[in-house]
Amino acid sequence: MGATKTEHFTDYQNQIAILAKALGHPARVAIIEYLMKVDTCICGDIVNELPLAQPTVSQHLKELKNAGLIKGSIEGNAICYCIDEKSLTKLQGYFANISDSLEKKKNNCC
Amino acid sequence: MGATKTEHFTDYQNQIAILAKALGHPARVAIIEYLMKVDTCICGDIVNELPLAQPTVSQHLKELKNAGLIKGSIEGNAICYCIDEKSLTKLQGYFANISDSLEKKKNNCC
DNA sequence: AATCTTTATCGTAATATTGCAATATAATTA
DNA sequence: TAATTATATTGCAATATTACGATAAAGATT
Repeated sequence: MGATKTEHFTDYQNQIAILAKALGHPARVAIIEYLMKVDTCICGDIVNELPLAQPTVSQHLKELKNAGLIKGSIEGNAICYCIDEKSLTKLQGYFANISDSLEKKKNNCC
Repeated sequence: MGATKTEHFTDYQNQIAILAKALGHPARVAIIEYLMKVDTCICGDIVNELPLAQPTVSQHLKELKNAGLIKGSIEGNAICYCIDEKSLTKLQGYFANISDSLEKKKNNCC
């Protein structure tokens, strides 16, 4: 016990959960917001932007990358990270749908 | 060490992270989707809908409630859970903003 | 080639999450 | 009021996450 029972849920549910989980830490939210702020993706200074040690930031970047929220490409001896549009579009669509449905229902509830 | 360094991030970043984290498990995504599916919030059968034991479901419901994604009101000896619109609207707005910004930038990146 | 810069990985400690059996609580019904 | 029904809490084992120092890897600079 202790591990998530992934196999009992739909692919879609798991995908949303993976994306949401990746954003389930303020440091990772901050990373996404920083990547939004800087137009280009000439990065490398993400570590300086965050109040965390370099290995910790590296680990958070890895998690965002594994979830598909960002992508990184090698740029000399640095690495250039940027947002992966597809995943954020997916989340946007998911919550837009829910909001739409809630509005239609007029929240006839509680 | 081991605990999240919440205090180093903004309130908004923490709020988004808390909401996202709550959705960071497929069971909790499934619960939200079930609450969307059934119009009313006369619940009590959430446990039967999920492939998890009753205490586990109860725990997931508690986490969704703590994050502010659902609310529960006592209805006889059962408890009536339903979606808390405010939090989902917040998430919807957050991702809509990001998507808008990404589109404006035309993703000049990588 | 030696050094610097940048990022990743390893190892490890602290803490959190997941899941469930057993049990408790509280309203309902018989 | 005793049994039933619905949900919560407790306690615990298994696993995952968070954070960071130390170190490795790999391209850039001198």
